[in-house]
Formats: sequence, C-alpha cells, structure tokens
Amino acid sequence: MSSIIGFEKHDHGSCVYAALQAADQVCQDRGLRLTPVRRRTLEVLLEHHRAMGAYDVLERLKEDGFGSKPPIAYRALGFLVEQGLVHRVEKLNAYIACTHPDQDHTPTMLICSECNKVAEAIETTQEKRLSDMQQESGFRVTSVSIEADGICPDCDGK
Amino acid sequence: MSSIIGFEKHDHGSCVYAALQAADQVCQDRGLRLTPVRRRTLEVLLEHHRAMGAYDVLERLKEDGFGSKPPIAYRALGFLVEQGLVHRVEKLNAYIACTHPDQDHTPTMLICSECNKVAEAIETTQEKRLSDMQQESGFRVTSVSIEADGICPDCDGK
DNA sequence: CTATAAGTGTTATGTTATAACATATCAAGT
DNA sequence: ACTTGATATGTTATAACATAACACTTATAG
Repeated sequence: MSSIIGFEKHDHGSCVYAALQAADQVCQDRGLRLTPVRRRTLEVLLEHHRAMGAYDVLERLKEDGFGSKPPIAYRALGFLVEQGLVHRVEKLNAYIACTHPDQDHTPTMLICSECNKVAEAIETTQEKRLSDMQQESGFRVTSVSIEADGICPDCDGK
Repeated sequence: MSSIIGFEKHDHGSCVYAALQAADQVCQDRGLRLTPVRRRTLEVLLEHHRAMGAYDVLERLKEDGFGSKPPIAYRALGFLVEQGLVHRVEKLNAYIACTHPDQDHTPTMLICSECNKVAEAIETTQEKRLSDMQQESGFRVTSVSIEADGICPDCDGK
C-alpha cells in the first residue's frame, strides 16, 4: 500500500503552514530549537515541492541575511534531516521537505528522470521487510531509504 | 524474502572467478566489450567486498598503467553500473561489485555505520511493490534502489 | 582498407561537502 | 544579575566527488 504526495495539485499555503506547525511541534516535543536559519531553510524547501541542492538553499539564506558559507546550509539541512523534517535525495545530492513529518516512515522518493521533480511516497508495508532483513542477515537496520527513478505523470503524456 | 551476501565467509577465489565469468557473458550477450580498464576496474572492486570511491579505484588503475585522470575511473565505473555489474552506493558516493549480476534485481545495500562495510541483499518481493507504486501514482518506475543503514553482525557484538 | 563508431587519455573546471577554529547566544544554577 | 557549560552561528580553507570538452587511438563493418 502506498500513497503519493507531490505531483498532484493541492492547497499549497495550508500545506506549508501545516509543515511548519509540525516542525514547531516536533522541536518542542524533543526539546530542540527551530532557530531562524533552520526555520528559514525549511521554508525555502517548502516553497516549491522540489529537491534543492545545498548551495541553492545557501543562496537563498544569504539573500535573507544569514551566513553565506557552505556550513551554514549544511548544518541547517543536517539538523532538519536528523529530525525527519527534510529528506536527502541521494541520487540528486539534494534535499526536499518531508510531506508528513509527523508519521514515522521510510522515505521513498520518486524521481522523474525527465523533469527532475521529486515526489514522496509513504510506504506502510516497509516494517515487515525491514525486520526480514534483520532476521536473516544479522544486520541490525536503523534506517532505510528507497529511491525510484522513472517518469512522472506530467512527463508521461508527452 | 531476502538473502544477504557480503558479511559471511565464503570461497572468495571462486566468487571472483564467477563474477568475471558472468561479466564476460553479459558483455558477449549484449555485444559490448569488457576492455582491459573495465575488466580491471571490476577486479579491483571484487578484491575486497567493499565499496570503493572512484578516486580509490583510479589509484589502483594508475598503478596498473592505465590513465590517471578521473574520467578514466568514472567511465569504467559508469559502464559497469549501466550493465548492472557494479552498483553505486549513493549514501557513500562509492561503488561495489554486484554479487549476482546474472539475476535481475533491485539493488539493496546494507551499510554498516560502524565499519562502513557494505553487503547486498537480494529482494525478490520488490516486483510487486514496484507495480503498486506505479498503479496508485501514475508514476512509471524504471529502476529502484534501496539503502539501509545499520550495524553489521561483526560490529554488533562489540 | 578506409570510414565510422567506440574507447582511452588529457586538461581544465565545476560541484558537493567537511574540518577546524572563532564568536555569539541560550539555559540552568547560584 | 552572573558565571558556566552547552548549542548554535559564522568564518577560512580545503577535501572529495564529478563532468565537459577536446585529441588521439583502436576496433569493426562495409
């Protein structure tokens, strides 16, 4: 069973608002601080549902008066990734805001090789397979990520 | 159902031999050439069951009298990855020889965050989930890769 | 035996990421 | 309030990963 968020239209304003609310909540619950750079970084990623490179994010932060050197972006992104508010898209060396940070999930990215847009699918059947691996191999899994290349609905027509 | 290759002991000599045989076969079948650099690159990766960075591979190739500049390694690795003889480990920016190049499969990497060793699990239940995604999202998947972080059996004891 | 494609090699440069260190800010205890 | 220790922000410098563009060589098909 899977559900996809990212390609179809939606109320973006409330989507962003909800994501920031969720982020506040997560940080409060865990006794962490969603500082201005961190919050702004998340906002930048939420603006478009797109994966952005660290240097693109940095560009935006710089414009907003934050520091201008790579570690600024990498640290904020690192924090957000650690807290599950942002996922790293390994195949693109890029970062994308999580569409459902409140639910515990295995990030599953659908990457369009035509337009490079990325959508996130939420995988609920993952738990079982994860523990399968564990049993049969003696490998204790702590986190899993799945990335699929393919063609998104928009590009498929053309 | 999954089976793991990479952490447990095995007859490495015949393992390497089989992999090279398989590579020869694959290239013959597809009308491609397993040239000296390409073959040597595969051998280097097969030596240890480890993921190696492109520059480490390059180092070895240089020692053997091949070209010494990055494209030499990247091209050979690119070829091998395209043919499914080598997998790229995205989380490590590294490359590892496939342990079963003859079977069509979704590469699933188990990465030990302690010792950085990598093992490959072969996933046979993948087909179904792949087409699930496809149906529900309109996203036409062409390839999937899975990477799991965790602790390998060797490191788990300590 | 030549034309074309495929492969190898180079130089140069682009992109992504982190180590190491200085400064500033926050939060808790006195 | 004031110190202290922990967190966070900022910098410089450099490491690690990757590709574009071009010259030369080798294979293979007509």
